[in-house]
Amino acid sequence: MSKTIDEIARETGYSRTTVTLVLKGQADRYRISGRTREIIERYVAEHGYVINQTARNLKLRRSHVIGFVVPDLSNAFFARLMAALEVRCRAEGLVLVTTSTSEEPAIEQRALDNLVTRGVDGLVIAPCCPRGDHALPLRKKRLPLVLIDRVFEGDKAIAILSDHFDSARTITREMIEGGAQDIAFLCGNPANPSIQERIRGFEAALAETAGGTGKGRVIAEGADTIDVGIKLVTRLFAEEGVRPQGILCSSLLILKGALHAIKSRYGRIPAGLVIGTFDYDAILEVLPNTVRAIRQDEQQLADAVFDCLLAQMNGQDAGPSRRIIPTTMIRLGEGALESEAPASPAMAAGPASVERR
Amino acid sequence: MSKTIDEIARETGYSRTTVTLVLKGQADRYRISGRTREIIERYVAEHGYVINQTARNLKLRRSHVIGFVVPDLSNAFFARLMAALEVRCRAEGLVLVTTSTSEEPAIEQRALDNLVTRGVDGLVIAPCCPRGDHALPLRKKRLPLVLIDRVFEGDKAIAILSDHFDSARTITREMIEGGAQDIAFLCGNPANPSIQERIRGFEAALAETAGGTGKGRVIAEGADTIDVGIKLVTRLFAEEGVRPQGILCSSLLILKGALHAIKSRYGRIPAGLVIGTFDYDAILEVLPNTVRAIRQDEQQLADAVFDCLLAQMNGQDAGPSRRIIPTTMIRLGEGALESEAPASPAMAAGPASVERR
DNA sequence: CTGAAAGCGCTAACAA
DNA sequence: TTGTTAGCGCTTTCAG
Repeated sequence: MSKTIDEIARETGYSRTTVTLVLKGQADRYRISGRTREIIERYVAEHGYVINQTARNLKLRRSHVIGFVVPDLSNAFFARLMAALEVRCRAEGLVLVTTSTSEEPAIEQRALDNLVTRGVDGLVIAPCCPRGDHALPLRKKRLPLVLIDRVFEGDKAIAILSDHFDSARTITREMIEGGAQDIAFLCGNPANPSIQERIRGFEAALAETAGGTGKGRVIAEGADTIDVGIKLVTRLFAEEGVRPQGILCSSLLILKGALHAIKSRYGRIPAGLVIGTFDYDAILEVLPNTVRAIRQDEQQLADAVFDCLLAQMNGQDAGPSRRIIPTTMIRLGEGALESEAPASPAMAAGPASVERR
Repeated sequence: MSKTIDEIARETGYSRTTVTLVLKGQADRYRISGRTREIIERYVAEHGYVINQTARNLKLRRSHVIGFVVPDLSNAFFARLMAALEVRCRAEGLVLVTTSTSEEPAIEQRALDNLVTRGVDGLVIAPCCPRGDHALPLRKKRLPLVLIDRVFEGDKAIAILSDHFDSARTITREMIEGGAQDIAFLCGNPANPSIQERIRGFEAALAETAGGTGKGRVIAEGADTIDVGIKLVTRLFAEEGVRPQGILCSSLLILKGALHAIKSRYGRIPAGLVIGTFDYDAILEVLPNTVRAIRQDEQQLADAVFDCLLAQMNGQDAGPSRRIIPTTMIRLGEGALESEAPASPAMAAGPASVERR
């Protein structure tokens, strides 16, 4: 157990102030005598001293802690976001405390309460539900707050978002141009407003296709998990009509589930299938297929979040209430896209009845 | 800004104790009069009260916080570990604070200092370097501590580890049985003691092969990143002699890099290549290859860590100083393994000079 | 150059 | 059934 300032003072015979001064390296500024200083330093070197931040925080009413609440840290997007935020925080002498809520409103609620009672200096939330009553204590405290990635209807707080609508529109368009005349958009977590934006973008792209050559359908349900991905493909197979030539997945997890299901059905992934997905992972490169992936710019998102937070903490203008960050399109299997689209559907028709145009 | 207990007491005309009692729901036990209670509750309902944990912690010398220090949270293994730990913590009324150190000893050091000065009640560390001097303050504080996943030579603290040696031996053996007579073990981060264990296991498996039919080489360097994976394959290609029939990768990142490099060399992943890797990701299933993956049991690891931590916090026996948790082998493309091994090397020889046995 | 004192918000005796 | 008191360890005036 290391000593407290009081103990050091008592045991060296100096006062609290003197000890504090040398401990803080301000001995010079206040011209503490070299001897005093040396005695204290020697004592500390021997017995050790670690500052008690709890006491300090209580006194200063500042914790130097930023709270970060995410729905799911095993989602690589949030993990990267966290990493980027942490770097910024560290540079500013702040500590980032992250909690993962498993997309559970109740847990989110408790996490927020917890952070607030611990006196965080700022809060960044990727919410899993609309903020209800628990917004009140935040408001009262005028706690710096920024929302990231998702914003539910009616929420007034400042939010930093990727351009979900436009990403979806662009990727859909590219898939169509690449020969996928019929695309199934497989969505987990349709309650998520960002997913809803993507669905709107998907539909916009279809509507814009000259002559309505692009066909599409949205299959959405449940959570954002591999199992749901499997289920969505099962539902797709159960549908009447032709198999789509492209699948667009709302996340990597959904994609993984979908590919799993497709492979166990066909024994392999049909080479002509055009694959689109939100979130990028390097392993996608091993697929022989044409792949388009939307990658969010976690670095820029984190920077924007942090700048905004810092501004609030310093009482400055925090900027507009919505800030949209562009995404990047990753293109794999480029060649496939440049050649003419295959005339036949990418997936052979299953046992279900088949129509051909 | 919500009220403090003192303010509530003053403004309702009751004392601190009375207010505290009703705030804690102990009104009944101490038989606070219904009227008193109602007045206070009404006041709180109107003005709000959130307990100041900082003050509480200072008084009680207990923070209900567990610190978790990891080298890299974007590594899914650590992310899952964190999630599992968090669940256990929450159930016990504890908060898990995680910091990611990017495998940097200096950052790890600071993170530890930070957590200690903030008065965490316990610490779990997946260290990126041997613990040096900074072990001292911990020791002095007798802070509950458990090491996870890695333990450097000479470290006396309690550690929970996966069975890295045995995993490596088993997976290597299976790869050999599956027809990969010549295996390259591509390793990132060879300074990591767990990786060293794996290398030992790999070599043990080779040595055990009847008649020394299994050949192998270890190519190791740098960090655990995709780029290093690419580099390792480049080094492999630069070597004289036959191409290996199997590659074993020390992590998913290395695998991703390796596959990327192989694909850009051959335009595809040779179907006969036997792939082994530590860490599992569902997307591996889409590979047509024979794949063996070692998956660590994050759940069990987290449970063991937490139990051990709790025991220490309660002053009980914390168990043995090393605890080994078994891993699971994931087998994909089983069929390929059952058929006879192809006679020719999986990868065609590159431009480099070629030997054949 | 050094010391004394007040107080951050809470808890936990102890009194009344 | 309610009130009083003494700190937890630190920072920050204000006085010597």
